[in-house]
Amino acid sequence: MFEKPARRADSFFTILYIDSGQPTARLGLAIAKKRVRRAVDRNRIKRIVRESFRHSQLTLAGKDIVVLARETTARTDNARLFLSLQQHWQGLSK
RNA sequence: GGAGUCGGCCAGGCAAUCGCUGGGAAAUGGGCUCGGAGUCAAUUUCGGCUAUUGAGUCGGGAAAAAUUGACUCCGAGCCCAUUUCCUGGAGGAAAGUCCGGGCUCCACAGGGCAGAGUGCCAGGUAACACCUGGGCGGCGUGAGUCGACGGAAAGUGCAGCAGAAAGUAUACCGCCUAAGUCCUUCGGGACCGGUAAGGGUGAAAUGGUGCGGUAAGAGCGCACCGCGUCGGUGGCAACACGCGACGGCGAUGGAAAACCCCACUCGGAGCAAGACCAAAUAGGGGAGCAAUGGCGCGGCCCGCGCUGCUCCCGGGUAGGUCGCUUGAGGUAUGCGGUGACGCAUAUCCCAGAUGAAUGAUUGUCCUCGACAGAACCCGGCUUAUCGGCCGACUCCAUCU
Repeated sequence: MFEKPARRADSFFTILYIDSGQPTARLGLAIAKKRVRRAVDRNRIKRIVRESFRHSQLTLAGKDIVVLARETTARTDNARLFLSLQQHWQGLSK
């Protein structure tokens, strides 16, 4: 998965993805403690990514996706993160 | 009313929609086990022959029975999956991982050394470095609060600068010139000395004040205060005392957060502890089979090299299950205790994840929401923290 993925990024997330051939989409999370210090923030980011993925998983079928957090992610509010993820999903499904 | 001290509590609310996860119930599907019924098959129960026996073999099979196996149906239990409904779902610090315990595994005859920790006294506790009450000392008008708070008379060492002198104490300025010696212009001077009252230095100079005393002085003497030793009284004790006697007090300076001494305590590792189930692959052990074997070299023999197949066993990896939340548990009430806390009765079940749940969005209200996320479980300490509420108490001001 980490060997030859396609990659896209903005200031909040880095996203790696490949076509797996599976019927459903699969999500991996890599929220590094180095990037996001507080456990509260790590939990929040994971919840938001999972929630957003859940809403869009039908359009993402057949892809394996890994989401990586960046240093700025912990300081950003939920609405902004949802918007960023939504844009990523749309870019992926084209 | 203002200022403050201590203790306790809360940690945005409500609604709708969409999710995650633990538990319970129901339905559907699947698997396993047990019981009942049915169908089918085999064997036996029949007869003959052989044979010492065990048994073998041949024949017959209409009906019935027994046993075993397979399948079908029904019922019950358990497990798994899906769906629906009900219900629970982060903290006061969940944090730092700094102490103390439970639990688990390992080690262990007893004693000592080393090492680590604790350090006024008594109590609480499973235990503690925690808590409660008390003592002593510092701070505060006070409510209160803070304290590494055993020993420097076992020993080794330490103390910059200043200062004469810093532990075997000492004599720079100053004060004195009585006794002794010498000189003298008879005023005194020098030597030998005496002294620690005054000055100055320092964080600290070895009791303080007063009187006597003296050449000047000095616990040199006395009184009071302080200090020490012994005793008395009160207190479980730490300790206290307007108590008694004795000691002139250079006894006994500081620092133990330099080493050290004394008393007491302490085995190690941690839930990735530990227990159980257990695939594939490789390897190990055993049994059976094949060993005139199979493959390669070769035309063939001899020879040389390589090598099995089946089953079982244990170790062990991935993975899974348990440990895993009912506990030194919470809440009431009563009793004992100044209190920490203990006892009794009643009642409640209050997160249990494992790529790791406990949430998202929208609306609305207000006082506009801080610090922050469980990971085996408890008791503490420490640190972070928007604000709000309640209770007890102190000081100041004012009114009656």
